[in-house]
Amino acid sequence: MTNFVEELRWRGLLHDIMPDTENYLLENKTAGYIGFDPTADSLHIGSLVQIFILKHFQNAGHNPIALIGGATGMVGDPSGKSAERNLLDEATLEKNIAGVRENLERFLDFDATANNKAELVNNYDWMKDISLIDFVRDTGKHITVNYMMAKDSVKKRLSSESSVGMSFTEFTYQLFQGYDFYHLYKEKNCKLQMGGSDQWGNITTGTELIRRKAQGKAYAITVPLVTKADGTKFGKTEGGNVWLNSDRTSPYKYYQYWLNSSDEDAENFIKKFTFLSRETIESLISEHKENPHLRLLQKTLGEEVTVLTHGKEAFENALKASSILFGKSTASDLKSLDEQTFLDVFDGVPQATVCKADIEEGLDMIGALAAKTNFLKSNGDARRALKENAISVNKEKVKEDFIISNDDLIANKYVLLQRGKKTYYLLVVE
RNA sequence: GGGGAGAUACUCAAGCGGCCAACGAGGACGGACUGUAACUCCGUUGACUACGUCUUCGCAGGUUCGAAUCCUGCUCUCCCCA
Repeated sequence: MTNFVEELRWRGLLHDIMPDTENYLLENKTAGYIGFDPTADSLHIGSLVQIFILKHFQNAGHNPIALIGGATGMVGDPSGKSAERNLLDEATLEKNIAGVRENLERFLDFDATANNKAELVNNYDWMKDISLIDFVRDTGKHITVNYMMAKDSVKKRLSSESSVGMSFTEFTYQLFQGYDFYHLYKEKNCKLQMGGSDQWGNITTGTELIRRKAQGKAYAITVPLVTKADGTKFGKTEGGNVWLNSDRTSPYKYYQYWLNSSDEDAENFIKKFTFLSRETIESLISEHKENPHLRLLQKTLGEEVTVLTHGKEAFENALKASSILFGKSTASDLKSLDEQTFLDVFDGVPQATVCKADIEEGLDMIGALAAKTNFLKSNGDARRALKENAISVNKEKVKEDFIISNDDLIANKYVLLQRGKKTYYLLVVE
């Protein structure tokens, strides 16, 4: 049993901890759980800390349990929310649970032969059979409304600052979560619940329930909210959330998100989102400080997290894609790509179709940029861009008199147009 | 109800009869620099069959050789007094 709490501490992953937790975990192998909300069919990187905590827990020799809130997802957690939550219907929920399960399986070892294997549970499985009468008599009886009202998540919503009231459904939420903890305590000897710092109130309702109902002792650990130094929200880009599922956020974009971290954030993130040892990280940091322009931290961070999330192959493709988009690649590099990789790299790039005959006759640049494709908003705009030396065909700068011909086709059907460094357009020849 | 000010490009904001496709600032985009960053510097920012032509300054008319600019009506916004 290695020191799990110390591991979290130096990585900056410890926010709150119940007294005696550290000693208990050092001396006893136990099970601990974290809940995941199935609010979408994939988790995003906001949940990554929680996943890492579970993995650290497993690495320390304990049994991690990932709980999917199939039942609680139907109720809605009021923590950190200023308005009543939308409830999900059963079909959506089922789809979401499957997606979340897939995310978790990439990180945690659910292998049945390991003696501290990870386990996945869905609280719907035990919640669905409890009748209202049972719940009110056996669980509600142990917790006073006074106790529940004292929680921050509840107080905030009851205060005059909140413009919306809180429904009984949401008020009950903490009891549901508390019951989960009690259930796992009873059934799986689970003595620890972990979660984001906003979960402290819900977690302690659980330990309270265990104390009153089972005369037991249970522990709690919360992790801090991950923030960025510039104050913008972690895990958000212009395009929305950064998801763990490759259908929603391609491995390439995922890698790019981490790679673009600021120096300060990278130092923070590499502790939180990789399993590299303390020595390795410290030497990386000092190396980075000597040669910041090499961005060693960001590159290592990007590699580690992307490999963990999407696998080695996906990372290598993302790296290849990155060097093509940002490195000094040439037309022949582009032409060496197979069609699938090429399409992955330029996924989401605006496309337009031109007919084969146009290319065979030779397509002039005005036609390729505006007249036939509407990439730029007018022919004049196209002329300006050409005059500014801003246009490239297949990564090579071209002048106004350039004619696109058969020789410029990639995979026999694509031409890559580029305005400036970052704006790409894909010409599909049919 | 009475009086006054105003409406200009993505935004703010000049222009008040020809030199206006319209000063300037911000934004956006591009170029150089750079770490796929920040800063800085430079350029572009109505359209077209392009050293010329066409359409734009709230809307609709009018005066004039010529209107963003003057006149009339309309729509909207703001301010002051009741």
